[in-house]
Amino acid sequence: MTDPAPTPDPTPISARAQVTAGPPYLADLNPEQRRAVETVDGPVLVLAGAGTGKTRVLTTRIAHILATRRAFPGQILAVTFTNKAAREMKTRIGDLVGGVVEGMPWLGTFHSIGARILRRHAELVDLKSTFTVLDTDDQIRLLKQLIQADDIDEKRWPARQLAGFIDSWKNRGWTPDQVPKGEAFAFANGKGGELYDLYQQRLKTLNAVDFGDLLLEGLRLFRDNPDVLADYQKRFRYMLVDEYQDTNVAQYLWLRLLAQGNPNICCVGDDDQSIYGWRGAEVDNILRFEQDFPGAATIRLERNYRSTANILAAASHLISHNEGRLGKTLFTDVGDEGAPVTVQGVWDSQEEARVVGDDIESLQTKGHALNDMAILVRASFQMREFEDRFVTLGVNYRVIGGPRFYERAEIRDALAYFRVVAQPADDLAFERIVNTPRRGLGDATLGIVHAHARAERIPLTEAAAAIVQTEELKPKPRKTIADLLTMFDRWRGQLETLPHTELAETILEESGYTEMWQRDRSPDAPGRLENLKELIRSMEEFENLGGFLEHVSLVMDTDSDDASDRISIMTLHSAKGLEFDTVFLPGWEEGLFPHQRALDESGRAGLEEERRLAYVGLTRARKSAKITFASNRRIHGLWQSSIPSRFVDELPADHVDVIETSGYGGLGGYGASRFDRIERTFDSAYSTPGWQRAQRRGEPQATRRTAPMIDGELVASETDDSAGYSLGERVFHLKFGNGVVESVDGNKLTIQFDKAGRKKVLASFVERV
DNA sequence: CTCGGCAGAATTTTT
DNA sequence: TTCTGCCGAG
Repeated sequence: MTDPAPTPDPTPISARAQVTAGPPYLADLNPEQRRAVETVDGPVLVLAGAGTGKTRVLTTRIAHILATRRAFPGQILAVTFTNKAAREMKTRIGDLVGGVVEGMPWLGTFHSIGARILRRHAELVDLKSTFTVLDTDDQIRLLKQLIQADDIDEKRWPARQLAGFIDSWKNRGWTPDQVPKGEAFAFANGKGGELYDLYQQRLKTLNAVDFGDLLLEGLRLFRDNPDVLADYQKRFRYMLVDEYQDTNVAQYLWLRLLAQGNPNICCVGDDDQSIYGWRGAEVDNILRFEQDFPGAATIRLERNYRSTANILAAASHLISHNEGRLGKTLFTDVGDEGAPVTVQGVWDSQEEARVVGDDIESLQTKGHALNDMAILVRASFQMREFEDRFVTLGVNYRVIGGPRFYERAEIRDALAYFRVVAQPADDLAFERIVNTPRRGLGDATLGIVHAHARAERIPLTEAAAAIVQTEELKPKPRKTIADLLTMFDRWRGQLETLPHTELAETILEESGYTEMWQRDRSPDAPGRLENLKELIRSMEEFENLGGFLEHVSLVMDTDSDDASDRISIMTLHSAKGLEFDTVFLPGWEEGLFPHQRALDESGRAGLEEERRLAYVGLTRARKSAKITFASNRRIHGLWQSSIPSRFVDELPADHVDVIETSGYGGLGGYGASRFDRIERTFDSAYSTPGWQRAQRRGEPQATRRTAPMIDGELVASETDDSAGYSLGERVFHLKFGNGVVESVDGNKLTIQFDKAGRKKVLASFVERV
């Protein structure tokens, strides 16, 4: 970047020193961070490794733009992926600038900013500005209707799958007419494309959009209305994008259109932390940045402020097994290299939970807070075992992720009532509550209303209103519907007169919804009533019902401000962006992590994404990371034996400790007793394609592998593990019983068990009969 | 219209 | 194994 021609500086030397030192908010930045903040003009890509102060750079950069008066708050576009990230940025900018940032109206998630723009120009994309944002559930229900109407076998072609296709098309920026033939054919023998088109039409009549539309329709808006686009291009003098590696094609196109106005776009991301490929994220966006934005400056942030040297070394070495990276190497100056990453093999998932539980208790007695620890699992089914164990031990825990507040049935019902009041054309909401609580309005009655609505192309509420004027319905349902409509009319009339929280309460009371749960004798009914109260309480911070509904559809996260000391349990995906002193990483087994499905469906790309997930997991740890793997795990109710994850092999031996577990009765297992690392003699032979192929095929002549290896070195070696077993030999396994050895591959045996079928097990877990 | 039984699936998740 | 969603009977 070239500086403007220097002008003579009249400031006295003494003061100039301060000028070079810069404003106070720049003072604590390291040189790279500072460059990332100060390179404000032109495209900039900041490759920010885990724990290198990414958010800090982003927020300071905004503060810098404001402080140097390059732009007003309203001229900066700053997009994030999650509401949490947006919120954090807001508060941190506030801290930097001092006081509240009055209006950074364009700091938010892609979706909320997309919605904001769409509402302003709704009529240009055939919508009214009151449009509803449908969530996945509504989306699927709508698609189901379309599939049924088209006489397609729902069993073979589930709505859920179509929703997936449509989502991915939207992620790629395709409107119905842009979907390639081959793609459209993937669903229901070619019906996919039509259904997408039909779906979009239905959305328009419902005055609704789905999440994908918030961007795709925005894209269409910009393309079809150059004046509107030009307006925003002019408005946004500086653009900042967080987590750029997670952007999909639609988001990329959207950004690129806006950036055509001026090139002051700064994208921050880390290709090594791209873990959302399965939902449309394109790592390519970040890899291609320099081509996309000519003259881009690339700045690497590699100085890590979070983790110990051991943890960084383990993570870096692991991720170096990926190809096609932009390449970063994290380092730290902190002298103390900390404890090595530990790897421990256990018998089964229960023992895994036990071992982790014991660790936690001993850390606790040493004064560590539970809040500083987390368990990061690959799949949520793994959580249960830990929860069970913690309940028995009396360890407080919290599960992060999982079913969210706004996804609960009672909340969705209540919201559906509000939606019908605020937006009469919202058929999906109407259908949801028309017979909740039970009013005796079933398919028969609804069918008639539906038919009329379809024939006249009007919303259900309108159709219902017309029908009650006729003799078409039997007296009873006719009166019920009439009464319901009267109630809705009354509530709509109160929109202006009653405060929205009171109106909400009134609606739930008068509709009989609250009563329905009061009468319910099931154990969770009181909790549901409590949730409804909470819902009303949370409405208070909004100005009106519309504002609240927008919040609910776009800001589906509820931050529980729970201050108590608890260990967190969550998936690796939801751990991104967080950090803990101690991180437990259970379930590092082939098939689970890397997940078999990722390998089957996405091959090498899938494996690399899994590896990045492992990298994300490790880099969450500040002081200590503890990996475990189990030899047996129950999946879908069946016991499966498993072998350690290849990621264990990919850790650098020098920074890892293998922990021995005593006590599976003489069955030498992983980590049992043998700590000695055998001198590496085969060196990189284990990572060659040939070896890997051999491993896959189980070729017997492949280098015999007798114990888990870390980075090609044998650890915990039970050198004799497989030595004695030969084909056809009868063996006994604690969990699977008796069986016959079918093949031998290093320490892995394939055994045909008499009862349990064919399994791959470790030689150390079987005995000769 | 409602309830019970059975088949089939069961990563990752934000908005 | 456990949950969900669909279909048939009452």
